[in-house]
Amino acid sequence: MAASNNPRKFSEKIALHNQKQAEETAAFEEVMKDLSLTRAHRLQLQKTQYLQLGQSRGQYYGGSLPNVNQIGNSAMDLPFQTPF
Amino acid sequence: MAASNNPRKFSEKIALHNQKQAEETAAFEEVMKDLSLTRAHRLQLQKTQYLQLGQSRGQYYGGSLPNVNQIGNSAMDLPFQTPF
Amino acid sequence: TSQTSKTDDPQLKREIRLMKNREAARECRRKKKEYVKCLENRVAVLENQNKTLIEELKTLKDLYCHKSVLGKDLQKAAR
Amino acid sequence: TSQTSKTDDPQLKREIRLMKNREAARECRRKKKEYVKCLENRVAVLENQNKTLIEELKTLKDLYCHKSVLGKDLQKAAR
DNA sequence: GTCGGCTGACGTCAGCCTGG
DNA sequence: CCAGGCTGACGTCAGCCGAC
Repeated sequence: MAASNNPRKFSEKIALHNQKQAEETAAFEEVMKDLSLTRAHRLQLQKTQYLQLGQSRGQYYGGSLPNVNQIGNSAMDLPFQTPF
Repeated sequence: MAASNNPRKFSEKIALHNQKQAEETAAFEEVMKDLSLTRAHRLQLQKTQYLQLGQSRGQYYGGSLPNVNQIGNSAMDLPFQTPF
Repeated sequence: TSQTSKTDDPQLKREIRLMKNREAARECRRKKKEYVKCLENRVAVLENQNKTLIEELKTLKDLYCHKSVLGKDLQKAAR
Repeated sequence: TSQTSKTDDPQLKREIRLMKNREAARECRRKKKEYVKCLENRVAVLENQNKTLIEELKTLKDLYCHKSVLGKDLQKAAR
């Protein structure tokens, strides 16, 4: 009965819960780390975009100016709009 | 002592846990509902894009063909690439 | 005179007190058992929600990182 | 002759058994208390993780829905 | 099969806390 | 203040289950 999902001894119950908690905490921190990297990368690219904005204005030469309201909106070029 | 965060009576502990669980379940289902709507909307727009692909080909008349590899990729026009 | 109107008998008072504490102890053990089951059930619920939220976060992250998510979307829309 | 080599005395055997069960009961109550505390701590941890995951999901969903997230990003990057 | 380790449930004592 | 309600901790009995 040692490998049962609901052991009888309290020691085994504690061990099972500690094991599950360790696994879940690992998965949680993994996802949070990835999200942190995504955020950092997004921020860096936003800054890059912002700093290169003065130089990239050449592509609008002879045309209309870019919509300044969309600057700073990180999802302005998404293929479809889903404003839920 | 009724409004304490760690009551002495078991009844109050059970009531507190049931209350917290109800609130957290409500917030959880709220987020999941929103994600379901986002998914559905995304799917609908993907299908619409796919069905209108034959008609919209006219905009490429006399030019190069659209990149077929990007069809079905729902995030193909994101402003920045973060392939983590 | 000896007034036995209520419970002036010390032995009777003790028996009554023991009896009440006996029943109280039974109810207390019952409530404690129910509380532990409540905790275990709450852990299970939070566990499932945690798993679901992590999976959903992975999906959204992968979606944002240009990974095709059409398969999962169609799979989830099929049911 | 009366052989009292080990524990043939019934009273002594009983006392020994009661003594062992006494200590076992103490240890059992200790472990049970530790188990309940383990459950409560696990509930608290899962609670915080779920809250964080839900907040993160809301942020990603709002980001995907064209809502400006620059403020939160800068706020989170500042600390 | 029996025997010993753990645990469920009981009754009792001691102590905390609140209502009266 | 203190009588009473709940609970923590104890020792005991009964029962389960694995090891011998």
